[in-house]
Amino acid sequence: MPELPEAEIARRQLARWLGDAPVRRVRLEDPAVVRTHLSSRPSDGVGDPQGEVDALVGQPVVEVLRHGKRVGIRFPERGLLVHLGMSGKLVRSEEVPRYGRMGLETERGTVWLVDRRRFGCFVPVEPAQIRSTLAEGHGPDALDEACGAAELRARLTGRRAVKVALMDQAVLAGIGNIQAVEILFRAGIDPRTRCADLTESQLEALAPVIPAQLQEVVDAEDVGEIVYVTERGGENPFVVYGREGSACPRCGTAIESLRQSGRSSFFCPGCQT
DNA sequence: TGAAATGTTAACGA
DNA sequence: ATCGTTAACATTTC
Repeated sequence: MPELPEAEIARRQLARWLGDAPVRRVRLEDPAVVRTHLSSRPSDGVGDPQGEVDALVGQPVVEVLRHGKRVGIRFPERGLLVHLGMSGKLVRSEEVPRYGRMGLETERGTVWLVDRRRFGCFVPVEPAQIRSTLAEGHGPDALDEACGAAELRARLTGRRAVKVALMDQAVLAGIGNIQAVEILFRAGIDPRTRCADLTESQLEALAPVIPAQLQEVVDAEDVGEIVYVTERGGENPFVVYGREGSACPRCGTAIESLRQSGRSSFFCPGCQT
């Protein structure tokens, strides 16, 4: 479930938890987490993962950047990209957490990538490559470079469904399945609407909802531990996602679900048109 | 027990 | 060319 808000939280956590203390050691529990490029495949691991991450020892964090769902840590002489994949999150712990893949240890503590499904990764890069690699192949950041209605019109094109286009990182970077569902509900737009059929007023409704929704989730999550909706015991915090059959909070119609491009969508047939 | 889940991307069909 | 779908990746939960 990590989307832009979770990546932004990870960015802040790295900055807060590591500060400017030099890396003392890197605890590599799952060597396949170190990849040659941003990839969800553990088989894309580098040849000498421990050697790669050992190059970070002695280096303090200079800054932590984000574009879409990608995070980049700048050290003076190294760069380290981070992607949370489908189930990744950061945890601060001195013991190896369950599903802990790699820990960056400083005198201020150890930050772990905890990732049950192993799609998350670290990618060592040259520091000069951090910014370009973070944005490579991606559209503008959906939060920091929010588009107006006119730019959305230019980016949301063709016959594809608006929901599928919103999840395309090359269109806008950072929106995943859940946020696409929530954004379209807030904007009152049927997720099946073809991009070319979006009206001016729909685009004007959509444009401000995108950054507003993402910013609200960031604000809500920037406290304590992140609890993902898929984790046991967690209450579904979303308005329509995962709520098939419940009454729409806006008009009372039953929420419906459908599949688009292999992903589950939820929408209100009463007020998303 | 099998289906579904999250993100990404390659591969394929229309 | 472009669009949409499916499968694959790894693993767990319902």
